[in-house]
Amino acid sequence: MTKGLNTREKIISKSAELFNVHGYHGCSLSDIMEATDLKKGGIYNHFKNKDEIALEAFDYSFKKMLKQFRKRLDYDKTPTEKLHSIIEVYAELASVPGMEGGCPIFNTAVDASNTHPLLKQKANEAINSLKKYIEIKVREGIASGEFRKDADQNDLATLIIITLEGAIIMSRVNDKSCIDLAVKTLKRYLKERIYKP
Amino acid sequence: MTKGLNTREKIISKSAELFNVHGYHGCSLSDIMEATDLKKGGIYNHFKNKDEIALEAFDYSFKKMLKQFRKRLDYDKTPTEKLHSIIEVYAELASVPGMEGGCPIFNTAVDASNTHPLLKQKANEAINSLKKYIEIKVREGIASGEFRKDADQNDLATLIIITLEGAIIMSRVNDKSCIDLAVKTLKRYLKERIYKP
DNA sequence: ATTAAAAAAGACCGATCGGTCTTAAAATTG
DNA sequence: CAATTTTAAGACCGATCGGTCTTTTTTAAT
Repeated sequence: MTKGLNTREKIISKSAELFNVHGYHGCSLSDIMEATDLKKGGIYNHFKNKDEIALEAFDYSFKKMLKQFRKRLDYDKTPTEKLHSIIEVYAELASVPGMEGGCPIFNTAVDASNTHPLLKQKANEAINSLKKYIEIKVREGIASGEFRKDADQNDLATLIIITLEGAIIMSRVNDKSCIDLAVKTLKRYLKERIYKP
Repeated sequence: MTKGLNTREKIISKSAELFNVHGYHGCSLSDIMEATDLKKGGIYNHFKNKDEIALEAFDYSFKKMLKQFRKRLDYDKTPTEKLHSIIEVYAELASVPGMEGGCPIFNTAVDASNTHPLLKQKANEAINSLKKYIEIKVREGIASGEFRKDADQNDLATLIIITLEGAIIMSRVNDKSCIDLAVKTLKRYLKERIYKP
């Protein structure tokens, strides 16, 4: 029982890495077998098919992503600090061990949105969760008096996500400086349009 | 000879659509055969393998993308109009017939950057071309006196690309309103930091 | 109309795909 | 320690993958 659980977790975490780098179609069961040091029997003892692995791997990756945010934001006291941390954690996402492919949500959005309705739905829900997570921090800032009353939560959350996601993907083929630019621009946006003058 | 050329073009354009929606690994030769109404023989008479098709399909998609920009910018007179057009054409990219998957550069960046070095290189070159294309328009605006002398060409070009690309990908799984937000934000950026006060 | 050349068909190939099933090893239970 | 159950191995399966090759059809040239 104990061994089985560990093995299951190993399959999910290793698969999550593989899927995030190579995509669902670009990663075969042989790849998963090699990464986990298991043969077919060891894998299909825990999962009924590749789809099930992919779905659970996505959940794992997204939880891991949220964990990165929480871990960092725990040290922050003010809403201003928290927003800065969100931007910085996002910018360093692809440097987190096991997240080498960048953001699993957007990778999935590109890789599976037209072939895998369940994964597409999961990606959609993940984006909405992430948006809500950011929006709450904005609301806290408004409530505390640090942010302007008219600061638009939805706009800011969306803008943080699309700007950094665009930069992360661009950095996959181009140089990494675009991520720094995204961070710089978003922080200026906060200063000019969110924080109280 | 005439027929052969048409067939070749058909293979490239249909494959380009397929690759842009399903990715390199998510699209098989059977898919290409079905889309082109050809059998193996008809396809391999023109290409030596799937890779060659993918490479030429990427070039085709990128040229088509550039054509969209040129077509629209031909009607513009001032650098200000041209920058607005760049943003708007970008925002409507995924509505262009045959470009349903969104931007072929970023799709390729996600799909093939870790499996297909030649495609990765092509994606990199395409981004740099696109960046240069935008930077030139900024320089023209500075030269004409419409834009501030200190307007940073590289920053603006990069920002336009990452913001809209992020929005396009997010719109694949989430709702489309993020594209409008990207457009609105970029136009405000132009007004506040590029145009002369 | 005949011939030569180009294009497309489609049978065929080995490799690999995701997935099943029987068997052996390992861990848990009493 | 013995019995049972869980876990993993690995042989096996049909389907499909990308790719080759011979044959037929279509087109162009004379």
